Amino acid sequence: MRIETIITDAVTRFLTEKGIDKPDGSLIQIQKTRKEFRGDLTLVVFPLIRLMKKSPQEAGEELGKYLMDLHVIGDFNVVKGFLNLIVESSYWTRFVAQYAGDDDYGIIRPGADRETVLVEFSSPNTNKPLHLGHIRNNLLGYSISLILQANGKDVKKVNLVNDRGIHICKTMLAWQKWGENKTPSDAGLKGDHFVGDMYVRFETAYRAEVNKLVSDGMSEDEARVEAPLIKEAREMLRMWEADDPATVELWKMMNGWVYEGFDVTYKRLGVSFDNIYYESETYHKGKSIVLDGLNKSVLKRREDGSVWADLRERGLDEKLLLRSDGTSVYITQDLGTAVLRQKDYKADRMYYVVGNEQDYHFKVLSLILDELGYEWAGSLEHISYGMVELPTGRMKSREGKVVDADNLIDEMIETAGKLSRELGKLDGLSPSEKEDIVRIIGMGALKYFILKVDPKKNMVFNPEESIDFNGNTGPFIQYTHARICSLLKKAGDQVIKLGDADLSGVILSEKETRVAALIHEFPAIVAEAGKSCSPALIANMIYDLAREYNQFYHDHPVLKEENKAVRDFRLLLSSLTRRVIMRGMGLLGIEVPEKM
RNA sequence: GGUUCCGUAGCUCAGUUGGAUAGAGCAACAGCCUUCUAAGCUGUGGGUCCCAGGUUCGAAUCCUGGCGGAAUCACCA
Repeated sequence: MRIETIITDAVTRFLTEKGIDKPDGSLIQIQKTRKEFRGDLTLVVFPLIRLMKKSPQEAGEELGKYLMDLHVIGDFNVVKGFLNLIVESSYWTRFVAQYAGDDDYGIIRPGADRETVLVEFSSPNTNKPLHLGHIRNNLLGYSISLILQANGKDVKKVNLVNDRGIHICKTMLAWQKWGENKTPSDAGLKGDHFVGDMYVRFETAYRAEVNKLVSDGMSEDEARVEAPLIKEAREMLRMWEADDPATVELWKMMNGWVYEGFDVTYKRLGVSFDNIYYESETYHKGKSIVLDGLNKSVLKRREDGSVWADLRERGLDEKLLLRSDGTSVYITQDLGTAVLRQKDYKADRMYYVVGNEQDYHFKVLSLILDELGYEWAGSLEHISYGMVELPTGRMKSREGKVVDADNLIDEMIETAGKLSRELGKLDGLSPSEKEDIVRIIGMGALKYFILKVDPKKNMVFNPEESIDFNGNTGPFIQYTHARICSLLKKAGDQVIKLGDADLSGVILSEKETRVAALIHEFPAIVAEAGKSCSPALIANMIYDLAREYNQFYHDHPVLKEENKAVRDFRLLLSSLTRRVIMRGMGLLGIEVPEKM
């Protein structure tokens, strides 16, 4: 049984024996003892003094004496209203021995009664390559999927590709005009970059047209609508929606190029999906749902033909669902996608990993689904994450102020390689081993940097300074892992068989206790990370563990320890630390090398 | 203007239902490799937790009001 439970039970028992018949669980607060005091766990006695009718000091002493009867509590002290408890070494040694060889430590395998949950993430537009903002989205979505899985859920990862609309037509038109019939391989570019360049070509030319019209005396708003290029693009969208064969053919070809490019980036990022939905296939469904709502009089059609949902009674505004010309808007297809998915998976919960700029959109989405009578409307959950900003401010695609995903990945790996060579860390390894390790380190640095931040918060990314390989970073944790691997390998035959170790009599040092206590928390952290959909909780805990372990490693000999029981314990502790680091980093989608 | 989110060290970030003297890393400075990987470890300096009230035995955390920032409120996505 976990020690927190043992203590809570004992305190409850104590109170009951005292005739206090209502020991509310929330009054029993156990936390880690702060560093400056002696002890492992601390019981806060303030909430109990009213029940016990004693001073904090007296109440603490009395409880401390009572808890001493538990075989797991070795000593205690009371400071003001805090009862600090010293846990017996035997509790920790038993705990470490029990889990040192357990691959499933900290995770829950899905059972028969498992919930099915759906996680949507990535959701790219097919008119430009992925950038830093997409990286945060992909890493968060993938990690959250893994974390939910570790909490026993049956997780389906889905992508929703925004593959249609005016922005796609812009790239098609630009290619027709200036693409010279070239393919990405002709141009020597990844498909998504090639198409992205077409988009930029369009926007540049369009901008020039608008400027010209404005200087000729037209208003800015009018010019945006009247520019010949945008008219052509709109005509192309109309052709596309009318299933014009040539237009559809062009659309298929160019989207194909983009997908090839995306696949490469996804693979490098290490993310994958169980299913991919395409907006071009779901927006029809969205339209029919809206028309259905119209028939049921849940929605209203205005005189100009546009269709609206009226959410004013529910604290929001009116929302457009179909344009006056009958074409669909963004939320229309999201309605369709949601309904299709629910039909496909009958998920207990549908998570959407989407930036916080769309908070309002998702409020509206689930309200409309509710209005339309879908009883699962409440199971939608928007995992809203903050923007990634540059030191100069927000990233702006139109101003070219973006950090390209592929470039960034290249740079990370390059830096990792350079550093490895300088430190001579990989001397003597084969080229393919080197390449593998360098990739793992570079990606580890990038992923950890992004995932260690609370998803809800905006974060600042400084291309020059942000990515580091020392301190609170992925490589620091990976290094700790590699060190332990090396240690365990050296231990070789010395490694005791599980269960053979006689650890009785081993007294833990302060550092050893801290390492063990952190590992002890891991399952609770995984659970909390699942509840709050926050990989950052795991990242920070694993960092703490690596830091504490490095201190332990610095201060204590392991293989050179002469006392066999102590040496065995330290090996087991190291082995378990390695396992938790690997598992924890695994939940972030980060690999850990055995050497570095 | 309405709504939502945010404000912690020079910088990037932790701080789990309210708990002790608010913590890490980076940057700066000073140390530690003939000993299990120095991508490590140790030390020093650095704070009006945006401000003001309130609730409480106790507030960075909860409430109210300011100030500052971001997002959103499109027949864009």
